[in-house]
Amino acid sequence: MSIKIYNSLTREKNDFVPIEEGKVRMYVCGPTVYNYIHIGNARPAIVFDTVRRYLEYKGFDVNYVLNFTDVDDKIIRTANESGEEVSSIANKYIQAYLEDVGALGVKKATHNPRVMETMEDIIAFIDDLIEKGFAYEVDGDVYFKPRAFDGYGKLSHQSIDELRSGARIQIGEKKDDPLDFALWKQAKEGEISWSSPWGKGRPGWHIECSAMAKKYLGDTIDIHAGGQDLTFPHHENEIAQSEAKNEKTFANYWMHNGYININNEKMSKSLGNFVLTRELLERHNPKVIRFFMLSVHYRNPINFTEELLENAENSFDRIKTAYFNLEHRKASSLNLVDQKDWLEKIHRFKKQFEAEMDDDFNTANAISVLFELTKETNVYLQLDQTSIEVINAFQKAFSTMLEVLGIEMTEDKEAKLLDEEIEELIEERNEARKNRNFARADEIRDMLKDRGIILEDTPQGVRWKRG
RNA sequence: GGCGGUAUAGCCAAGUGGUAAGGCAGAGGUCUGCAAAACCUUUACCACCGGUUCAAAUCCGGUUACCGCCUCCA
Repeated sequence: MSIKIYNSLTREKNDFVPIEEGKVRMYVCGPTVYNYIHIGNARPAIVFDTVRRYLEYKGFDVNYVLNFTDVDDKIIRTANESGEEVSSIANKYIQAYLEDVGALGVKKATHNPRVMETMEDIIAFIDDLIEKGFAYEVDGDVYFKPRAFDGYGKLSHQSIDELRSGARIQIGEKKDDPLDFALWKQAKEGEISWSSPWGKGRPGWHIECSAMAKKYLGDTIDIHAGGQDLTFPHHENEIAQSEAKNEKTFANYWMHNGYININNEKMSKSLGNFVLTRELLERHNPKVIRFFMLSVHYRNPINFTEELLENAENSFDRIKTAYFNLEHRKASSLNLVDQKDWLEKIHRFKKQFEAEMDDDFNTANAISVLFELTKETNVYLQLDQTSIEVINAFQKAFSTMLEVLGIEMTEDKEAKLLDEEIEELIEERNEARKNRNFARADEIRDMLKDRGIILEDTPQGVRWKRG
């Protein structure tokens, strides 16, 4: 069964066929590092990390490139305001990004190229575009001419003339055509700059991705991904630059994730209606945040509210409880034969999970398989006798699926151990119950509850968890 | 103006032709010393109007509402 990917370029789901068998070249547009990321920025990080994890699960060797835009107007402005170097601002927020996203279970990229480190390639790239007649220099600026590139607009599905009406020329720009966009910007007085054939300056926004993708992944890549708002102009321009220069298809599959909305409006830095990922991480379990993000198909919008996050937490707890109830049952399980039906059932859930993920990474449906697994787990745990083999198979199924989703099923922090005093109290309560001294038993249970330990009596003995 | 998205139960959310997955919340029941966990049962005129079809949430046409891109933005 092959993977189907919804391709923004063709506007349909296409079978995924990699350029090189068994390998995937994937490029994801990363953040401009001038601020902490908000949860809208965290979505593509989580979504495409999940895509990557699934591809790896299917046996692909994924070369995952995520860039950092570390030179840009906003970073320069931030640096000027705080009196710090551009590079130290960038370093600070790159570090913060990696921390935030790492907390959310996002794996490290294969490469994290930065504009500053790719300057030579960028300059050579621009030079070649001028050479080939797609770009021109005016007073130290270099502009790309979309009109010179046949096929401009194919990603955003706009004709070049329709786009023209929206284009603008800003003060100080010397474009021939409003549609032209900057490849190289001449440095202003005192501004960070690099030497180039066109004088001191710095790259425009779009060229870096073309240059980095080529450097780390080659002329044609398999998957290029990013937020929906990058479709135009950013990705459209990347295609124009790369295909003009390389004369090859730039990316075979374009993936775009939907936004996170607040009160039904796009969350964005410019609207100011954002929730910082860091702040959210202080208030909520990162696993729950990730679970919440993946409970909606990646191309659909997510409306964010605290209430929905709490809802997600309750949902996730159901899965977690089942998983840890399996753990508790291990001690009383036997080596039973004749449990084939259960093992097969578990296997079918795994297949179903794969089928859902194969279908354009439908994590919402994949999660529903997880709930069916939860249900069957609970049904199984009600049996008088359980098999250790089946218990293990259930747990393995959970952890396999959750790993694809980037959610590790370990107990949080202090988890496993109880201090002696609590052990003694539980023991005392067991005695009390045996002697039908329920008043004392309930007293102990309430006392432990106050200390965050929840006791549950089962036919296999007392089960505790932290609440 | 151009291009696109969304509209499914109290809430969230899948579902692209065969009569509505899943979760949360609620109600009733079972189990339990009591709880908890769990299990069982229970809740949908799929925005509206037309059309195509034996059959439509799903296809076609139209309407309404909200949102997005076209300008920095994930």
